Amino acid sequence: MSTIRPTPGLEDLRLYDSRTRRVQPFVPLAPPRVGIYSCGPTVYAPQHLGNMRSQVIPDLLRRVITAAGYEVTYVTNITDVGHLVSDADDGDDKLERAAAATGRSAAEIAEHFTEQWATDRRRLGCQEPDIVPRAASHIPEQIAMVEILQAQGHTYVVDDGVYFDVSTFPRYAEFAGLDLDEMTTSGRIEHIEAKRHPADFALWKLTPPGVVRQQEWDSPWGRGFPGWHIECSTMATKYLGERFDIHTGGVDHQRVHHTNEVAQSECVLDVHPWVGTWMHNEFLDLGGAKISKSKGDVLVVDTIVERGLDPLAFRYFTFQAHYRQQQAFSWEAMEAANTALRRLVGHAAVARAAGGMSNPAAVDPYRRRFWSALADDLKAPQALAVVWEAVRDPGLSSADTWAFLTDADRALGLGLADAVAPNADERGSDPRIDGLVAQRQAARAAKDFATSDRLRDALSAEGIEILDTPTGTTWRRSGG
RNA sequence: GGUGGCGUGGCCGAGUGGCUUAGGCAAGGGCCUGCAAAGCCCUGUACGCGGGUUCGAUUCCCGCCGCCACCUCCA
Repeated sequence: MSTIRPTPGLEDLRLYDSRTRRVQPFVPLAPPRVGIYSCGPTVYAPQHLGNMRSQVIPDLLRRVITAAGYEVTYVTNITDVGHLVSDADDGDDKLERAAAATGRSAAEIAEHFTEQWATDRRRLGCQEPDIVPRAASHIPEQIAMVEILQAQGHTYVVDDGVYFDVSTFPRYAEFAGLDLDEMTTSGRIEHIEAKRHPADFALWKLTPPGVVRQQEWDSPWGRGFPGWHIECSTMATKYLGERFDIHTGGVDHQRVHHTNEVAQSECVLDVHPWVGTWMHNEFLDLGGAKISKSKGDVLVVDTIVERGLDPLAFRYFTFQAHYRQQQAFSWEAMEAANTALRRLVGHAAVARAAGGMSNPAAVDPYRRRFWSALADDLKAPQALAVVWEAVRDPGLSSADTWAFLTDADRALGLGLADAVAPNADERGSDPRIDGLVAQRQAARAAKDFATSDRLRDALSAEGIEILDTPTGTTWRRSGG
């Protein structure tokens, strides 16, 4: 299509598709438009750093596809109803349980954690989604989809609710390479007696007689709430159409949640590859940290801030490993990422301040290598390596470096394009500190080093770093 | 127990059958500095263990050890 104007290096974008299990050229269904649906948070608890990794990676994807010349519609849902504490269709709805435990309403809890999630996304440099649909706001649509499935003969009703009968969808096991026979013979305990097959899943859960839930709705089958999986099928279809280009999520969703989404959607819509490319990111390895979730000391973006680190350092940290590889979290590694990012921003600020015209002949090779790395299944680690190579290349002028970094930051989103020299603008300026720095300069000029060092130590104690350069002295706040 | 993945120099983490010592952080040395800080330059020949294939393996195959994920809540 002549309307597509890819950034050099991005002409040949290739992505790993979990469904076909191989890297393949990215071919949009209806260029220049590209639809991306990312499984969003279940808003009953704080989103920890592992959850946020699954936000940062699709954000990179979205930026790369945008840079490839496409018009992206990015949708990510909020699960505020229907997600049970067990994928075996047993147990409570997570929101209901959280409400019961805290005394707050399910709506309040959903609102609170949705806000936290949105705020943390921004702090991690993620662009705003185009649409953020909420499951509880799409009940009629979900009921309608279940009705179609029922009319098609894919369902059965038991006391507990309406279930999808996986035996009616021959391709069911294909998506994630499941072994359905093994599931029936496994030793796991079957919670829902009436389920005909362990893989059958709830489309609509009925509220038991005598029970009143905070979140429940009338339906053709009785009062209750939607199953977890149906929301994504419904909302993705509503906002992106019957087929769309990319669906993302954590690897844990592949076998159950996404398998079920595919089953429902392909039956109702009568399409086969419902989604062009499925992308599943591997987990952040938090060690034992995530286990302490119930204690409330789970690792979240605030934890990074409390440590005096830049939230964007977590973004940088994430880009140091490939998204399909587990990444080990440690504070040592986080601090290393923080330092690296701080220096990179420093380079950007210095390059920007120097001004001048860039030389395309010098910049283009780096640009091409940078974008080519990302075009190859989002190889962010290599892209970062190219960035450092460019930054340290004496053959690039400051203007060249600035031109390159601002371009690269379209994908990285690390704040390089906003980098400013220390105390060079109103944001970092502070008359009191400027005064102290000036006093120190005066003392130095008078060879009164005792005084100048005392002032430097005092500033250092409050986190102000003095920078003496050949052209004068500036300062900056170190850490957060 | 089953399935899949991983094990790279102090740490995180790329990559490849024999040119690339990826890159970042830390460490050591140097330049700069009144001394520092910041910045810059230089430095370490690593690829879990034991076999095998091969002219040659960190990269291919087998076994072992260890770790992780999923199968059971999790992005």
